[in-house]
Amino acid sequence: MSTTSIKEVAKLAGVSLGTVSNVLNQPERVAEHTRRRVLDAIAQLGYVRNDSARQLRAGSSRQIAIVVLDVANPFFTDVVRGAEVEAEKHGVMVVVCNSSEDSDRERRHLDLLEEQRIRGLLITPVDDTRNSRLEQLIQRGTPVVLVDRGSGGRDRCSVAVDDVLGGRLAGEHLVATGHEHIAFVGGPMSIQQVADRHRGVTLATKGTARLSTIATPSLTVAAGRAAVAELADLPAARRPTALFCANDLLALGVLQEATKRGVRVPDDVAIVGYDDIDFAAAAAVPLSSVRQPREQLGRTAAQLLLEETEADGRHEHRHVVFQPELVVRESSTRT
Amino acid sequence: MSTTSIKEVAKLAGVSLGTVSNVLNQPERVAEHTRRRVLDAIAQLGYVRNDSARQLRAGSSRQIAIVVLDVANPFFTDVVRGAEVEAEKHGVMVVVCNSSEDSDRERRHLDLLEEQRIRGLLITPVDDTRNSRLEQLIQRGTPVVLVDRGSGGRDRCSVAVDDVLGGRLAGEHLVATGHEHIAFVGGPMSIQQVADRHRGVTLATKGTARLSTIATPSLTVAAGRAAVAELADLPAARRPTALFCANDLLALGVLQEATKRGVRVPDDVAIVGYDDIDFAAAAAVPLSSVRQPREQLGRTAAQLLLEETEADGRHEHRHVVFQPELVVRESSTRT
DNA sequence: GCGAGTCGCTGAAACGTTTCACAACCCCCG
DNA sequence: CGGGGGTTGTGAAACGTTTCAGCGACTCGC
Repeated sequence: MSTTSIKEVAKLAGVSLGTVSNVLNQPERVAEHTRRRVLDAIAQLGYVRNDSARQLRAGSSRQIAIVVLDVANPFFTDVVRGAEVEAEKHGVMVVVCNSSEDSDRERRHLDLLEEQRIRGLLITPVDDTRNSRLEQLIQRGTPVVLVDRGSGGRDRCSVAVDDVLGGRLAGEHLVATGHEHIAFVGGPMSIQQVADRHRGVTLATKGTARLSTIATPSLTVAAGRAAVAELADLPAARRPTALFCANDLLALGVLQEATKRGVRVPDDVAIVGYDDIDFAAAAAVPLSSVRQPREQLGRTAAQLLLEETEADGRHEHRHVVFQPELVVRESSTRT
Repeated sequence: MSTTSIKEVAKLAGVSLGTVSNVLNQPERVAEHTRRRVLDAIAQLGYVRNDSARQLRAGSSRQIAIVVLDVANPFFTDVVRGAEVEAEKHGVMVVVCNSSEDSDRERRHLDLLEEQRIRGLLITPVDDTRNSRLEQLIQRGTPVVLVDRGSGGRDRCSVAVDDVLGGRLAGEHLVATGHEHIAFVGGPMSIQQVADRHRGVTLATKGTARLSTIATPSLTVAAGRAAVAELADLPAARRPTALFCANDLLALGVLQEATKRGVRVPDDVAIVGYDDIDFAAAAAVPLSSVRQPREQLGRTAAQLLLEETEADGRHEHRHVVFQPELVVRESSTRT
């Protein structure tokens, strides 16, 4: 067992505890030859600093956490990567937690993270309304940045993409290409992004096209496939001619299942997704999608968070909103 | 700041430190009414246990780590999910670290994790040969399970898929469908899986087809696209008629770029990938691929690890090898 | 040659838990 | 009524670090 402590290093090097600590933390404060002796002792004993003890003394850890809705969603992995890039610059580690869109799991993660005195938190909350656990965390002093979620008030930063605009872009595009019955595929509505995208497409279709909604229990490929089954049950006349999916995984699932059932895309039904993940362009029918600056979202979020943790004095909470961009590909191009 | 400690809880509840600790850790040992008083005090003060102190005392943390080559690769996210499922059963948290196929980053992660006295480690090492940092970690007593990497000796467990067999399956399939010049696309060869898959296809083609190699610097979509550029420079006569890619991301990149350049798949060139990630089936041309039991890989790895950490006495290191399975789709079907 | 300043190092306190030996009390039995 | 045994609760030690006041020795300027 790696049970070597600073004390044994000190003994071997023939110096005091404090000196070893100084070698580790403020090397310039200790004389060259002493420092060398200590470093030799450290190497010889295979000493590894105990971070628990260090944290205990310091009061907070050197890690930040990011809690995402789904690790398997390329959108979030890109966000995570962005956050990592920024964190690395500041010498802090990122721990990735997966809520799986389950608020119980989310709460458990928050409990654990708070016990660890995590330095700060990036989170896309499962449920925005009355997330009292998160409020508690903030109130007790943990800096939090909301990711991909605009509002949230004065006591925290946030980064987001204008999802209402994204929904509108998709909707306007579909209306412009002549669709008169559009369906929004997505859910649950308790996820703010889903609600916003829905609101966007609602605005775009108001007075120009009929809009129906196919609710899904989650934003996954499997949920997309299931949604098509629901659609297929409708009489042909009541079927929408275009589908706007709340994210790309859903859209890819829809596309797969539709193709399997012999429904032609975009001729029988047009599809627009959301996120523009790398796989969207490589799909069986290249997918139109609303693009978000994924990595930048993560980078900016981490930046805001680290800025807050490093500002001893007053920190001005900010809300950064990025603009989405519609990428039209074959899946929504009328032939 | 959340500076409430057990001491203040004790004072408010009118009991001693030890009693509060007992309420937290062995509630059955303290009388009903005392317990209630303590719990009330905890709630009233918003007390949150300080994990650093707890760990310091205990000597090791309640987290296990998984270090993967690429968080953005769906293969690994599935492995991670498997590990999480298993970890959750045992009440331990999984922290996900991303080496990005960079051994420096990997080493830094290992340094940090060892400082945190992580309870155990799941890792797919960047570089198998002489990974002395990892050896050191094991030798000092951190339980390690190698993921997707078969060998590794007697002092650790491992889970893996037989990559040589996987490569052979792909090779035999391409030979059987009449290809006489096959190229292996992948790299770097220092990654054991890549070398093994290459060895497998070498075995399968020995004496029956010509095999060339297109080396890539990494296993990403971008690297796949770049590989096609290299191919296109060859005179037509020297171009392979089939490509076996070391993973699906690579294959999807190859497919995208080939399509863009007007190369027809599978007519002009057949493609077989590896991993069978969800997106493989949804690609522009559905991708043939060698399937691995991804989630089970993660679950089993975590199982072995937790078994080792919980076995106070002797633990028998085991090496679990799964069999891969070839899934033939359109990308390698001669018409 | 003396005070002031600097440099390098020491030793103890403090961080918040868990653990453990032991004390106080009660109950029941002989 | 004495003592064994169980149940509750106590208080101090220990985990490994960082920090900080302070101490000795040396240098410099006057």
